[in-house]
Amino acid sequence: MTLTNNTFTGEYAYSLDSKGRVNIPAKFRQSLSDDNEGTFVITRGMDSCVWVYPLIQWKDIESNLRNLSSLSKINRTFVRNTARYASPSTYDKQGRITLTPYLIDYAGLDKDVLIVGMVNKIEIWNPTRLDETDKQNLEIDPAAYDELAKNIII
Amino acid sequence: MTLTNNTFTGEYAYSLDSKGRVNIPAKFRQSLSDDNEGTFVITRGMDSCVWVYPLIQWKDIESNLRNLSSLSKINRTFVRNTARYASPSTYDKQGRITLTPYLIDYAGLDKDVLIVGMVNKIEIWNPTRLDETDKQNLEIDPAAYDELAKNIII
DNA sequence: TAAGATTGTGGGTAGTTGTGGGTAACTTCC
DNA sequence: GGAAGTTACCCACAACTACCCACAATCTTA
Repeated sequence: MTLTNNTFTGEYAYSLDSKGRVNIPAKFRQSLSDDNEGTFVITRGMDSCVWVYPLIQWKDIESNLRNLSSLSKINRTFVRNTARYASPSTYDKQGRITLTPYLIDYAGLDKDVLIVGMVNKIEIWNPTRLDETDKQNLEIDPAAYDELAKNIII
Repeated sequence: MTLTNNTFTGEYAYSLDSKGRVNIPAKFRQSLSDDNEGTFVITRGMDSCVWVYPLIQWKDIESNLRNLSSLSKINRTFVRNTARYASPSTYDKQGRITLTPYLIDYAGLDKDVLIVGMVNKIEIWNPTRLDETDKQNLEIDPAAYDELAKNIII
């Protein structure tokens, strides 16, 4: 059973092979709508991880970027940093995508990786780094966190 | 007789089998509206238990998460912590859902489990842990109860 | 109260999924 | 143009999962 199309939840311990391939969990692939043509866009995450978007979701982001005026310096920087590391990757018959050497290095990926569903995208983590990030996030502003939690009834 | 749709009350002693399956009480299943497609979303509870949401209830949460921009660190953390442990589970012909190894471990579940109706969701407990939690909660701040009393008429 | 239906629990099996490696096509660089 | 390295596609296999059937205990109904 999958949730809504192009929606990802759950955490999976998978492995990155010597050719730089990672499996996309079957549940995630089943959730992909056909217009994605089995393709994801992989890019640099804002934390120390790889972000994986369904193709059509990425196209959406692209069109938003297009609307940012390059007159503003912050816009130029933002667009550049977002577009720069993005590349499409179609999964093979076994359901694996191939990561770029840059992204593997950036996220510090080794053999064991953690794949995390983030609703509209997927994150690929080195498990150790995710642990560290979790610990740092404990120091996050609790008031702001509570504010979020207040508006989303769980 | 069931109450309103997608509403759960009562406590049941059931068992978790060697394949990680637990039965959802028939009364709870009967209360599920058809648009849930016989599916629950299981996730990590805030106490030491498993939370089980009807699919449509979860979709609501999910659409809120979708609207949080990942530019903000606090949003990323919130989405990750919420989505990470959640996975859909459709019950089989016998009315059982399958729990993930992570959740079984997190809630410390063994063969005997307690299933508790929590109105809009269901909790699955190790009976011993629920006892312990209850005892701790006896020491709850009476002022907090007074605060609650302002918001709910019982 | 007795027959029938429903419910909770256990286990078998066929199909799916994750992972490793092989090979041919393609690209790059001397 | 040819060698070396890289990429894309294919096959194989072990582990796991979803689905099915069976049965005993409980509840319902006449």
